[in-house]
Amino acid sequence: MTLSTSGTPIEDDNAGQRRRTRQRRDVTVATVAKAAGVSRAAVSFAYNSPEQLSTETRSRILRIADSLGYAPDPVARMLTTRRSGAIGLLMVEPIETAFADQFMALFVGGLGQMCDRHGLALTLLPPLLGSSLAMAQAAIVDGVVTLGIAPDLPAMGALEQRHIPLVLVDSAPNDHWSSVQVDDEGGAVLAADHVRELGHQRVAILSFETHPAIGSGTYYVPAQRLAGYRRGLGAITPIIIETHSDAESGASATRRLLTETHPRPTAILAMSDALAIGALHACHELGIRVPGEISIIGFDGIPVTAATNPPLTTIEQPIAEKAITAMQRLLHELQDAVPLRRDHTFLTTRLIVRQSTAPPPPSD
Amino acid sequence: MTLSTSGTPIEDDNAGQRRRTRQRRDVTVATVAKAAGVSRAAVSFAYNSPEQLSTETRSRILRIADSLGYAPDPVARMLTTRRSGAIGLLMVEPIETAFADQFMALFVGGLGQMCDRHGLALTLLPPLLGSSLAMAQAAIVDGVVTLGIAPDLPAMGALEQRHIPLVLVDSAPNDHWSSVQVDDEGGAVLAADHVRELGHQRVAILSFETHPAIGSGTYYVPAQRLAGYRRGLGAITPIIIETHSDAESGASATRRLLTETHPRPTAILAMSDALAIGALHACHELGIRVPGEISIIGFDGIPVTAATNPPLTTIEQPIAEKAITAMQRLLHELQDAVPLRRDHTFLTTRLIVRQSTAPPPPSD
DNA sequence: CTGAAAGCGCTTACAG
DNA sequence: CTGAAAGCGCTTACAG
Repeated sequence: MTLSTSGTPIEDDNAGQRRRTRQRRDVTVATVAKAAGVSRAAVSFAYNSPEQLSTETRSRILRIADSLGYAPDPVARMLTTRRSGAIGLLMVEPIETAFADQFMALFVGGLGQMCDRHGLALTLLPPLLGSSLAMAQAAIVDGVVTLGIAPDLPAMGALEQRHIPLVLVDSAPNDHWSSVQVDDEGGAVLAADHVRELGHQRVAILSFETHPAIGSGTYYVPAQRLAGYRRGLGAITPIIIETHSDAESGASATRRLLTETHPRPTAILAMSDALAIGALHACHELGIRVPGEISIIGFDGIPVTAATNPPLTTIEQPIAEKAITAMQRLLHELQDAVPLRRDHTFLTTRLIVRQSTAPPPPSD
Repeated sequence: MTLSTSGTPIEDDNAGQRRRTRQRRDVTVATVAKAAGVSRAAVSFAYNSPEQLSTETRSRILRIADSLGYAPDPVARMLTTRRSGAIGLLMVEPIETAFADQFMALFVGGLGQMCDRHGLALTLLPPLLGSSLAMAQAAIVDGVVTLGIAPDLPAMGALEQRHIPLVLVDSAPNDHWSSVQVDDEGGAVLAADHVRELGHQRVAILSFETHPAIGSGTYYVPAQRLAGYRRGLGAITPIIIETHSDAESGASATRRLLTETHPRPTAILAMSDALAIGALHACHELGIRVPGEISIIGFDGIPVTAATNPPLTTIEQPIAEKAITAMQRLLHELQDAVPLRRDHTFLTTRLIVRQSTAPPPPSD
């Protein structure tokens, strides 16, 4: 069929070996049925309908199956049962960048706790070659938890068409799906109040991007937090600087902020702890003391904030609890075809005061 | 069939609604074929064999399919193509505990980078209700990367029987599968050398458990590190204390160590950064100065170690690179049915000296 | 319990 | 391009 790169025609006599398409299973129900001297149905019953078989026959079949190394093909099984045994996490970002923030590890940890308990696998569903729709169409999962997704994303329609139950986390609640979220606005108010009450007048907000590519996800959470910051700051007009969500980007945004703004802000409200840690790095580099010269407050309450230098004041949200609540909801919808009504859970946030915030320097 | 809990027999007239089994797809190849006035084969060709169709026919079919919200059922498709579009990560621990260490987030980030690039989903494969074998039999994946698995785990045999390509990370290399690992022993030698050269005489090792439940995973990596520590320490006999792998367990093990050992060790070799951070917490609590009274050195080089108080001296290993190398190997084996030979990649570690290590206090 | 069969929704030769 | 068909490996009524 094809020429070798050397130009010499080659007998392609081991083509079958090279490709692994059309690879058939060596041991199937038929193999086991024959070995056990029973019908194929009986083999299936041994796994799925124990009550149809005598205990002895069943255990004999299972024993023979085991000795042959047989287990039902999960794909074939799923074609009839319509169950894959996996839950999907639909995410807006690529896996790599998403896991750069410890938030993600904690969230996945929460989902995983429920998956472990119910014997489910967890499949990460990042955009497939940039397309969430493609991933939503190709994903082999029984249910999906979404994180920070715009409900009008085409992927959501695809999932709905496939009748895959869905629970939204960190999206604007709507009538279509159950959701779990946190009081992001209220948390941001707490952060801004804290800084204002300490006496700061010049405040900067380290913000996620609020003008993302169309259809690439919701920016509901950032918008909520921004609104909360503004409300809490009252008469103070903040400087807003936008950045990617990783600590490194947070650091370089902070560097810009601190070198180009005169007079310098005396407090930074960071939209995530990852950004706050980046800001901390930038201050260390520039020799600016925290909280002596500038106060920094984060958002999320990831564990590392307790161990940074100085320990970070932040707004804590129940990350794992969000995941667990969403999974409970999802498992529930997985059992009842048509849930009676949509359920919207709203969890609270709280301020944790540590050592990265203080009154502004006396000169101010 | 069943009685309600109240004891009243109930007409189960909406049972069909309650169960979601036997749910059929509403739009299939047949629907699209009819709508487009072509054969079912033509619809399939539009997706899989464009060269069989004229450009116009193909785009007409795809357009109609889109307007019907059709996409090929991934499960049915997989039954013939034998491809799922997902890579599995077989892990020994439950998801929750595994992701408590930032190591895991970085490793998954590396796998995810490759998955994103190749349009693959990533499925986490923790033990299914405690059984890795059950998970190995049920997983719907094209290939598997294992992390810290004993090669004689029954799950490995199941994967092999299913002809699922496999690459081992952090296992003892063997002839059966390709592997990627790091010079754990050499890294541990570096750590022990460092501490010995600073003049420490009383050294403790904060170790992972070395007697795990049978078949629950390999303890190859811990064994390698322990051997390295011993070699580097030379004539010094260490105190060894075993603990679970999370920071919290590391902290309580350290608390025990510091209160029950007299005289106290002046240096701690922690088998992971997570454990080292736990040890740091314990020292802070007990009012023991680091590195003034006790030196601590970690292992892994996760980013947070640069931001702790004090910044942690540690042995850095290329975590993401390990994942990426394993994925490259796996993708390669996914193309060639029988790889010509097994490939064993061996990556190096290096010492990063920061501020958590110093000479022992003068009294010693 | 058996045995023959239909069905899950695709893909893929095959003859035309 | 079509159309009829086989096949992927199961599960699940069905009559006996």
